[in-house]
Amino acid sequence: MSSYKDKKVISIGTVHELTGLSERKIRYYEERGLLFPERTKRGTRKYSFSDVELLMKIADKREEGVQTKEIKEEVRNENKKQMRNDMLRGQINAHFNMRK
Amino acid sequence: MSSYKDKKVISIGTVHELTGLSERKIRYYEERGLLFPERTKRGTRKYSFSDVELLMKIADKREEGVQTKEIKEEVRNENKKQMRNDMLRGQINAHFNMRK
DNA sequence: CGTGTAAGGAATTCTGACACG
DNA sequence: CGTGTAAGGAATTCTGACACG
Repeated sequence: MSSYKDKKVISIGTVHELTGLSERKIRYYEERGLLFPERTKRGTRKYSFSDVELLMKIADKREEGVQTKEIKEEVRNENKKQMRNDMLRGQINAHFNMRK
Repeated sequence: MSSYKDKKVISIGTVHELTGLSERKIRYYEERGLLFPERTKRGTRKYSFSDVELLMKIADKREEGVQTKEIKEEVRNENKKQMRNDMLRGQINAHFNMRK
């Protein structure tokens, strides 16, 4: 269901190219808790395609003048919804003993 | 049909971590024409998840003792098959005027 | 609050070459 | 042929800070 899209493998320079956002902005949104890239052993940030998509949404919100704090809440709510769906799906699958 | 899987965004260090192959090997297989990463403006190589999968297949073949030249042919043949399928699908879709 | 920038260091990547075989 | 390694340079990324507002 996820795999490639959620695998954190993209470095910040490439994320910059993909989104058009400055590295400063990208790091700042992380600092504000809007997204959570992984770190390699040497400490460089790695992003997923999902992160890239999220950053583009964030950019849209920012253009509308929405503050990072509010965006953070929206993101959190979307994740909650998503998790509810995932759990529901999990229960359904368990109930019918469905596979893959 | 492709999108994320074929997007070239992964740098060689990360490919090394994902595949376990040395950077030397990864560059060498490119030199032999087994795969074709893209280059950023500054010249660093960027790989896709498809490239990563291909590299793991290559590693298997190499362990079996298959030479790069032969692997290159096998890869080429698989791509041909794939293209035939894609074209066939394209014609079918065109015939029925299907979308997406 | 959100973002730009200069600063210095550490880690990454690149190429061409020598080595062994 | 396939792969390791040392070499030097160029580009990347990181953090903490100052700036403006």
